[in-house]
Amino acid sequence: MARLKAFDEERAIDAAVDCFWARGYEATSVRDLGEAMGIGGASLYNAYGDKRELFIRALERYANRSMRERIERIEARHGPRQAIAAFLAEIIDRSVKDPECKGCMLVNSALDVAPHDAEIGERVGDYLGEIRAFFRRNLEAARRAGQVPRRLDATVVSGHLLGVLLGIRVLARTGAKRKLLESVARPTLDLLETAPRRGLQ
Amino acid sequence: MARLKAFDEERAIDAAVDCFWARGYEATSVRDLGEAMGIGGASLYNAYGDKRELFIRALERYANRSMRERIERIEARHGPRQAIAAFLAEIIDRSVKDPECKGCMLVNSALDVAPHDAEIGERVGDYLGEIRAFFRRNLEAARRAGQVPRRLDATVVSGHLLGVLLGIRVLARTGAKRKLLESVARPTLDLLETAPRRGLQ
DNA sequence: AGTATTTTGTAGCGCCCGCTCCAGAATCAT
DNA sequence: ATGATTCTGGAGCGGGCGCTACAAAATACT
Repeated sequence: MARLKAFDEERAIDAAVDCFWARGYEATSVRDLGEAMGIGGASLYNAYGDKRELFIRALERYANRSMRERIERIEARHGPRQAIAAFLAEIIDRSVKDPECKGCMLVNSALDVAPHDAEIGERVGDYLGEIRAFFRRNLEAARRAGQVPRRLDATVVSGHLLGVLLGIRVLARTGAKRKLLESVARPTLDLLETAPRRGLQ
Repeated sequence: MARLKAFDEERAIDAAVDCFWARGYEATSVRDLGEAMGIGGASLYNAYGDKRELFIRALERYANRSMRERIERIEARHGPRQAIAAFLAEIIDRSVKDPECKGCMLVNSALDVAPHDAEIGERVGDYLGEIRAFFRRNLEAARRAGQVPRRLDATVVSGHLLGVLLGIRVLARTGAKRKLLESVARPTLDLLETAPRRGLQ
């Protein structure tokens, strides 16, 4: 009954994610988006409303494809303690291998967009909360399984893990070397050793 | 031999710091800056060159007044182990008490400006390096003084402390509560306990 | 084929951006 | 006072911004 869209909406959203991820919200123009998504301005506004709504869609897409996918995949393949270690290891690995040093779109948004937009700020906060919940439930499971010290407080340590993750992401965006990123994570991972055996370092 | 400037350059720079700190580089317009600094556009360009140069001056000013001042003050008043704890405690305290949730200008810049401007990126990296150097030299001093476990590696742990600090700053900008920020720091501070006595939590 | 409906490219709206030009005001030395 | 020099406010430059109006193109129904 009407003309069909000439582009794949999901593919286009992925292109928008790449733009916003690399350059941030303000620095990405609607014309940049149109070019990367392979569509004209009119189609963009027709399909997504406006730039801000497109950004929200892109953020959601990023959360699904990058964060939630990773959480599900890792939880399916690893036990609770290993899941936490694998999560940090994968973040470091991807950070080091990204020549653009884009970091994490959620972290970038948290500093760039969220403070000036309450709704987006809330969404970003929720996404970060999901990451912390991942840490927390795996910490608790690991504790029950005796994989981590019994006196370890999952509330405290899940917050700590979230902070460490964000720190890694910030340093990654500054182009830090693998060695530094691993230094950030190392003492935290040691903390999860069942016994304070050989201890800290 | 000529007309005198009608404004205090340092006061004006402080106003510029406030603007860039709260809103970031892109989102701060030259007109915003002029208004906050109490000068017109022409004077701004006459005194500081252009917006980017003003930003670099503001960043330097922030580093001197906020970061270096804190490091010097804390190192003058505390022993090495306490200096590290005091540093983190002060960051958390200031973060919680800032109603604008501005976070740290260096961290904000690291994600916002640095990736797209090599020179500013290098400067930000240098500033972060100074913070890590603060952690490192106090860790080493604390180790010599027997205030921290002997097997603790200052290179690794200084990187870890930097990451934890950045994580706290990111969360602070998202408006996190004190309890969460303290959760991020707590396990790291426990790590510095001389003995793994009552241990982790 | 004809019609209704939606998408598409283009052209351009008003606005704010970083920045500059310029005439006048303010300060010095003479 | 006069002149040299610098600072200041305002007007405005070219340009890119987010966004929209509009007519042509493309589809699905009758």
